[in-house]
Amino acid sequence: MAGLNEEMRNRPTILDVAKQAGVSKSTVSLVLQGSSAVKEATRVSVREAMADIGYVYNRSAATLRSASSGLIGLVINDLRNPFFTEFAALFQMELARNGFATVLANSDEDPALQTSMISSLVEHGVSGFIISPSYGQEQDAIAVLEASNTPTIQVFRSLNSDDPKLPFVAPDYERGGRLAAEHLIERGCKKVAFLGGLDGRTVTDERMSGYLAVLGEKGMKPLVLTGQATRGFGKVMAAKLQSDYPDVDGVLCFNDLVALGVLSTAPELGVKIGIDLRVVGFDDIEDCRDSYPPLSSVSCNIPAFAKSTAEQVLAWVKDGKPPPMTALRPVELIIRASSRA
Amino acid sequence: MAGLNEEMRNRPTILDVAKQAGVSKSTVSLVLQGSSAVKEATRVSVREAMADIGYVYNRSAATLRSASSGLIGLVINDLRNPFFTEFAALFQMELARNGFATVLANSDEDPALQTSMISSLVEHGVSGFIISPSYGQEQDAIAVLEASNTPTIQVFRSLNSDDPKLPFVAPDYERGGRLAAEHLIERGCKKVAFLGGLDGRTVTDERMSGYLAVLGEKGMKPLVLTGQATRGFGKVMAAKLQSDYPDVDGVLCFNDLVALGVLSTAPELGVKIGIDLRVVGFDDIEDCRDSYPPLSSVSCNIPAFAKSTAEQVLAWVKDGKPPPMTALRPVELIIRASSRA
DNA sequence: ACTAAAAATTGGAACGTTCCAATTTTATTT
DNA sequence: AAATAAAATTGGAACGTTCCAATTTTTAGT
Repeated sequence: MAGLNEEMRNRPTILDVAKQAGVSKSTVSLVLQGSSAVKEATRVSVREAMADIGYVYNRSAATLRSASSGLIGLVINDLRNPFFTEFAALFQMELARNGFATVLANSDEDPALQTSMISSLVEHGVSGFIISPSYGQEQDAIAVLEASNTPTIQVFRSLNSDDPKLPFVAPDYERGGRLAAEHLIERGCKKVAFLGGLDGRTVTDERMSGYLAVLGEKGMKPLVLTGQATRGFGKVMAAKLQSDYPDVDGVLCFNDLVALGVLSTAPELGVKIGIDLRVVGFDDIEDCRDSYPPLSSVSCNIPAFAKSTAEQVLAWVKDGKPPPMTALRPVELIIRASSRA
Repeated sequence: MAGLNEEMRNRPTILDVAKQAGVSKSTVSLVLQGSSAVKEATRVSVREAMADIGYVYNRSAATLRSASSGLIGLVINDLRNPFFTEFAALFQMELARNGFATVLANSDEDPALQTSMISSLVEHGVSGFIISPSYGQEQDAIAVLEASNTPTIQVFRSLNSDDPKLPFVAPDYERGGRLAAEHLIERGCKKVAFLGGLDGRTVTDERMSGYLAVLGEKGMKPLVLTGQATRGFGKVMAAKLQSDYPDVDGVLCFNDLVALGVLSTAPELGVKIGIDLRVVGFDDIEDCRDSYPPLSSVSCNIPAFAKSTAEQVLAWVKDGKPPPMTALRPVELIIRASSRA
């Protein structure tokens, strides 16, 4: 345990870089920040010195002295849902492209966990939050977020949609529901059901409201069967539809998982998807392309959504420009074999 | 970058807590670290003072002064693959349970991106790395990791399996391949193919080697069709198997995605899965339970794997105990309808 | 009651950066 | 060539914590 270890521990600092380059530490700091006040020649020699001695920037020191931490906290209610995963992965890459790192927290639909994770991220000095909240004990999470005074954007779901305290951005679910319902009716469906989504949740209400509006306009009677937003629920309900509601010939699902659950049970039940039963999902996750038959779905354009969210939070963190309090992103109906005929 | 951390401007520090509690800042610090040197009574009053004035721990300052950052970097080659997502989510939650936060980086199979992301995480002072590497430019990534002298564990894949410089832990893929191949043959398959996995990759070789060994022992001729580890590839190959290799009656897939691709095309091709064609996947992701028919798969027990990996990296980071250089975790064959008959 | 040992507490010196005001160097004008 | 303005560089003072050695308080032993 002698000198060897100590040597490894002692990472070079800007002071070492300064000595090596023959300038002051302040100049090195200026170079680090890309200041235009430093002459090109010095800039180059400082950069060389850094490379020579293997300098590594110490963000903790910078953060302490009051720069931004370069950390954005991403709090997701269910990371195992591919829809969120896709968003998380793309969001993270977009941030990385801008020199920010993403600290991930999966609250797993547990409000208590969510609050403690937010607190932990605040300790780490994250410069901003993106949060797709878990429902329950809203006030706790909001209290911590507000006390920390950290730029925070809610995505996909809102903790308090009536009077939002935090900016909220989501795909235009209602319009998505409209598009899907109109499409199913236009393809000749006589009885269209809405399947899945937990009762009373804002997301469910929104996705459903487009459906309800369209059915109202057409004078059709809606059939709503709420429940977990999972493949498992879809499987169960496919059987239930066949036995209890045999007249249903079109299904609009709360999300793709439910729809894929329905699809995967269809062969077993002898139901021909796209003919006996037209199915449309919601979210357009990648799996939609590879199911049998390929699943029609309302696309939220996750890549664009992730990119614009990243831009918004960075604009807020870096330039102090908060986004509008609420914003709806465009959605698009992708028609595939599960409802095309 | 205009470093405006206004949100931190008026936060109370341990000095404020000390004044409020009538002790010195050192005592407050001791309380923060849970030191046993501080009397219960003072501990309580300090904690009260913290709550009173709304103190928030500043980890940047602590990190600077040389405590651990409490940050673990998780670098994943393909976060959109549900297998890795499941691992990431569980790993993150296990760390959170131990007071550590997870910084996520999706290298998206791009070695250059991987190196730059690792560098960024080193800057942030992560206390440890878990990395499921992207292949290519191994030396770059390894150089950065070694220079940083940060505890690093490779999972699932190894950058240099012959002579590993970094500890490596993975499920026992070879045994998984064996189990699956033996099972298919035992169920009466006469011609078993291996499907998917990129050629020349260590993972592919390992998963395949169990299969090859078993076929060798039984005197059967192997059929290997490598390719992308995606649903799309599975779909394509299902058709190809039917047309070009009609005698194949058992398929061992590189991973579940490939297998699910095969399953989703089967109805279309008129192939009865589990009867005409027995299929086994690899990884046992959640979707296996919900496909039609449910997919047999080699389970790597991701929850246990995530937990033990978290424990190992924490033992290394906190107590300086590195894990063994290589370790194989047990696998288990889960038999479902896709191969049960 | 006195002392030695143990337990609890403390002030100051880091840690590596950024910020500020001040200084030096260079370019421009007269 | 001197005077001025502009550009480039600089040293020192933070930032909020932990660590260390030193000090004070408590406990235990006689």
